[in-house]
Amino acid sequence: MSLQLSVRNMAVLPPVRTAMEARVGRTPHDDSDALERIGTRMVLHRHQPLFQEGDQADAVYRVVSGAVRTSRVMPDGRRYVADFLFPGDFICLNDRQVRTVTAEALCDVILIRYARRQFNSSIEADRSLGRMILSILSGGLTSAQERMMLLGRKTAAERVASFLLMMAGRKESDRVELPMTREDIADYLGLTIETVSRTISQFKAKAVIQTLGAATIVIQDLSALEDLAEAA
Amino acid sequence: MSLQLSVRNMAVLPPVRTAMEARVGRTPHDDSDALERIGTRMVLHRHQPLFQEGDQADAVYRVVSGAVRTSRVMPDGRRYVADFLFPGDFICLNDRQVRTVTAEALCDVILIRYARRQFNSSIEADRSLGRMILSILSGGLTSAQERMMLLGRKTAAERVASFLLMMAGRKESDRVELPMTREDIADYLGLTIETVSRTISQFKAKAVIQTLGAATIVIQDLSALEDLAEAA
DNA sequence: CGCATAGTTGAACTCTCTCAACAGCCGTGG
DNA sequence: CCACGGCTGTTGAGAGAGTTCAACTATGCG
Repeated sequence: MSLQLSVRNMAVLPPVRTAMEARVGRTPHDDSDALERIGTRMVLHRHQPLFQEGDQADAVYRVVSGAVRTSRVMPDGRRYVADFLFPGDFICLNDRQVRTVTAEALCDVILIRYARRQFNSSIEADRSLGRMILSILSGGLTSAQERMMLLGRKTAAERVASFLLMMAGRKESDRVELPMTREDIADYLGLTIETVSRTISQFKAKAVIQTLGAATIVIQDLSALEDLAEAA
Repeated sequence: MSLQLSVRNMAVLPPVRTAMEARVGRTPHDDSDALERIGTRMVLHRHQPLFQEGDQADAVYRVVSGAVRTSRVMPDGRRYVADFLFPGDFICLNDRQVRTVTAEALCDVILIRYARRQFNSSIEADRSLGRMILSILSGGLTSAQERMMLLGRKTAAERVASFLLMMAGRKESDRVELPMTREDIADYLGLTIETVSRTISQFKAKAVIQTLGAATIVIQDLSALEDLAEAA
C-alpha cells in the first residue's frame, strides 16, 4: 500500500540546481559536518541490488558516484521505476519500516550508508540538518507532483523531452550520459521501450538531438527540446 | 518548475489509517497542543479559492471539515488535479515560497490557518511535532509514489477502482460520497471525463458498485473492486 | 569472432480520446 | 409548484496515440 522513497538533494556534492537547493547548499553549517561522522562508505557493482522490496529499512544511503535505480514490480510483471539517484541524492530518506521499492546499481556505485537510528539522532541533534532534511523531503514532494503531471497529462514526446532535459539539468555540457536502459526510461515515463526508442529517433530526425551510441545523447537544439517538453 | 504540495495526515481529527499514521496519532504529546494556539479558524464556501498558483506561500492550512482540491493548469489548458484534501489533511506542508497549485473548496469548508513563520517555530520548538511533520511528509511521498504507479502503469478500470477504494478507505460504511466532479476525478487519474463515466457505468453493469445520484456510490462487491484495482 | 543483450523499426491492433448528441439533476423564477 | 435553463453526467461512433508482436540491427563482452 505504500512505496519507499528516494529523495534528491544537491546540497553538498554536485552543483546546486534550484532555489531551494541553492539555499540549502549554502547553509553555513554544512550538513556534512553532522553526517560525515556516522556514515560508512560502501561500493556496489553494476546490477547489484542495494536492497529489495520487503527488506527491513534500517539505513539511509547517499550516492557519492554512479547511479542507482529504485523500482517496483506489479504481480503481473508491469514495472514502475520510481527514481534514478545520482551523486548527492539520498536514497529512501523517509521513516518507513519496510522497503517498498528495490534499489539496484545501474553502474558501479560508491555510496555512504547511515544507520537509521544514528541518522535520526543526528537530525534531532542538529537543527540545521533537520531543516535540510525537511527541505529535501519538500523538494521530493514537489518533483513528485511535477512527475504526476507528466504521467497523467503529457504525450510521449513531451515525456521523453522532459526526461532528457531533466538528465541534462545535472550537467553543464550539452552531452548527456544515460546510464539506464531504454526499458528503465520507459518504466520511468509510463511508456514502452518501443515508444521511447521511436520518440528518440524522431528527435534525431528533427535534429533536436544526436546520439553517440545509445547511452549518450547530445542536445543540438535546446530551445526546441524545451518546446517539445511543453514545460508547464 | 516545481509544484506545491498537499500532504495527507490523519493524526488527530479522523480515525487513523496506516501504521505510520497510527503511530503518529498515538504520540503521547499530541501535536494539537503545540499547533492549537497558533491556528486561526476560517470558512470557505463552495468553489471559493484558498489561494492561487503564484501566490506567496505564507501559510499552512489544515482541513477541519469539507473537501479541498489542489490543481494546476498547463498553458494549453490541460489540467492536473494534484490532490483532494479531507478533514485532518494539511495543505501545502512544505517550505516552498510560492504556490505552485491552486487550492479551491469543493464544498463549504472549515479550516485552520497557521502562519508560516509561527508554524515553523512550532516545529522547531516541539520535537515531537517536528517528527510528526517529517512523518507526514514521508507519507506524502509514499502515496505520491503509489499514484505514479497508477498513472504510469494502470489501465482506466484499475485507476477508477483504485480511486474508489481510496475514497472508501476514509470511511467505515460501503457508501462513498464524492464531493468532486467527474472532471476532477478525470484530471486526478489522468483520464477524460468520458472514460471515467464509462468505467463507472461498467462497474455498475457488473454489479460491483451502485450509484445514488452521481455523487454517491455504494460498494456492492468490495473484493471484486479490489481485484479490479489490481493492488500491487 | 561470435553470441547474447539492448536498441530500432515496421505493421496491426487496441485502449482511450475526441467529437457529438442526449439525459438527468438542480436551482431559479415565473 | 412546476417549468425552464444551465450544468453535469452518460452514451455512441469514429479517430488516433501508443501498445503489441515480430523481425531486424547494433553493441558489447566473453
